[in-house]
Amino acid sequence: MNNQDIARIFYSIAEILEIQGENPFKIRAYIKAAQTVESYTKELSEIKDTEELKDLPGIGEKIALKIKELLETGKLEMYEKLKKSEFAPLVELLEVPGMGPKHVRLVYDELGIKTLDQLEKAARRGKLKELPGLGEKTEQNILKGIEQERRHKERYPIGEILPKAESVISQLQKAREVKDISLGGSLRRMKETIGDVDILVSSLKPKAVSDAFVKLTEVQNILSQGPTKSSIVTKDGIQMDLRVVKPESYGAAQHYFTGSKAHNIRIRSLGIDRGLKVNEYGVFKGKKSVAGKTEEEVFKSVGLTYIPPEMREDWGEIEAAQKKKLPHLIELKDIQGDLHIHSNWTDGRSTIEEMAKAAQKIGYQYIALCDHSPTIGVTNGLTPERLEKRKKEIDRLNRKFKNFKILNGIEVDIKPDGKTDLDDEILKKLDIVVGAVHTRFSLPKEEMTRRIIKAIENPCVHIIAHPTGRLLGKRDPYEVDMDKLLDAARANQKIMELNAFPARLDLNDLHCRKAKEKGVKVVISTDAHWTEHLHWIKYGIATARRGWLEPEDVVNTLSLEKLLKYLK
DNA sequence: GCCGTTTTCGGCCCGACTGTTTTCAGTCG
Repeated sequence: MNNQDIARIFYSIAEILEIQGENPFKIRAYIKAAQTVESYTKELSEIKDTEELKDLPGIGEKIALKIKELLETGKLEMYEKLKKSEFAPLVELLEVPGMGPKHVRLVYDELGIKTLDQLEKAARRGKLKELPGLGEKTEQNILKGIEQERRHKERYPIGEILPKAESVISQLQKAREVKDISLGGSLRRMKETIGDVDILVSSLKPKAVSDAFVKLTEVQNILSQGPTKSSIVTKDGIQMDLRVVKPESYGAAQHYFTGSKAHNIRIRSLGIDRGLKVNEYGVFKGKKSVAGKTEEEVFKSVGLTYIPPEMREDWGEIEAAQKKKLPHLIELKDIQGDLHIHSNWTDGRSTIEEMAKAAQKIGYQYIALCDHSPTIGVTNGLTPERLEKRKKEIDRLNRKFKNFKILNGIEVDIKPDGKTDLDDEILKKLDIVVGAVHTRFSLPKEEMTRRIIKAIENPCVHIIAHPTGRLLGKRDPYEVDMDKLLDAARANQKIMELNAFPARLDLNDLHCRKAKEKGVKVVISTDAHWTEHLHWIKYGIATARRGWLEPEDVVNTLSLEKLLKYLK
């Protein structure tokens, strides 16, 4: 039972309680506890003492005991009982946009509706509009909601959404009435997956902005439209929300719409402690506005230094800001090179020279060419002979480039027994060796952990690539004990990769934080298979920032000279 | 169910939009 499992159970409890009509604050207590648990970098299973559990924010006497019960027995009696309640199956209906706990109860109590299918049938037969408080429009909206829910259950990887959002931003920017514009929500916080797009605009003519927004060519249908808030669904099925505020409220609105919700609640509570009301229009003492034009002002008004959007999750950033101990987060400009790049020698699309030129143009000092090793047959993995040949090509190019170095590397396959598929004699001759798992993802956790640790202990291996193997929305991470991997990396002075490929982002944000806490160095690499992919580094930087990493935690912020020394 | 430099009880973030009513409840973020 890990932290994610426990968090899921608490979220589930909150949902069932919601339908039961429990005290909303009790429900929020469970949600808060779930948020704390899922974002905690240490495994709760390592904490034996319930007193220590109670030190965690939002976890008190009762929930601490429930965590203990879950850890000790793998079950929670209260939850088992809840799951048997007549209301438990109804949580499916809560997922439908437009269906909250009250509507769910209404359709169940009056019509006995328990499933999505039953809800749809009832709506089509016009049964819903006969219920008290519901009408024709609500019925139609519920039908639309069911359709939306069926079409799109998952969140989107950030790499899919960000370009679309940026395109909308640049179109809206052209409207004269738009003064400032920015992203908000999880997209501005650069979460790895995004549910919907939030866009914030400051303007003196909000109506014109909202009109322009709902008329974008991307728009499939309009969910709502008001003077300050409009929502649309794009033809790709992505929901986009627009908020328009006056310029003097822009900072407060930006802060508010960036979230996270948990972070905002903390900020508002800090405001209350100081006799201030914080909302999207500003910070107010009575009726007098004391802040709101910029986010810095808002933070300052509640006694905090500026917190970068990526950190706003209530994962300890507020306490750190109070103590003026926020990390100096890594930025794009700190990156000096990319240490995991492919070429057309294996499954890449670009030549080595094209890759090098593109990297130099970005301003890098080096790249490491890490084509695949022989096991990965479909990629035309390099045999020792072809590796020799490629070395000659790299040498030739290195003579040609000035102030830029192509490192001779490999992404060597870690076999199920933990050995690499090229001998140490060959690996020794390379500048950099990146070990990676590409096969047998289904190994039991202990075996997978042993497999990778063996590679970490191999003196020829410098880096472990994409340590959990996940592909967002496509493949779950394989079972592996990350704590043990990080401990082994620390003991052997090895580097863990944060793969910036948008579908990977592996290590994830929490892994990065864990690595930092354990003193393990990280490398942010794109795994680029084409020159265009080099720009994906921004997703890696974002994830690193969400994991509180600073330049000194990341080895590819080093100059070439220092990097080579470090690798040795 | 949690929490406490006013509190161990009585609070718990705040506002926009929609639809159904006619002053507001429900939903959402």
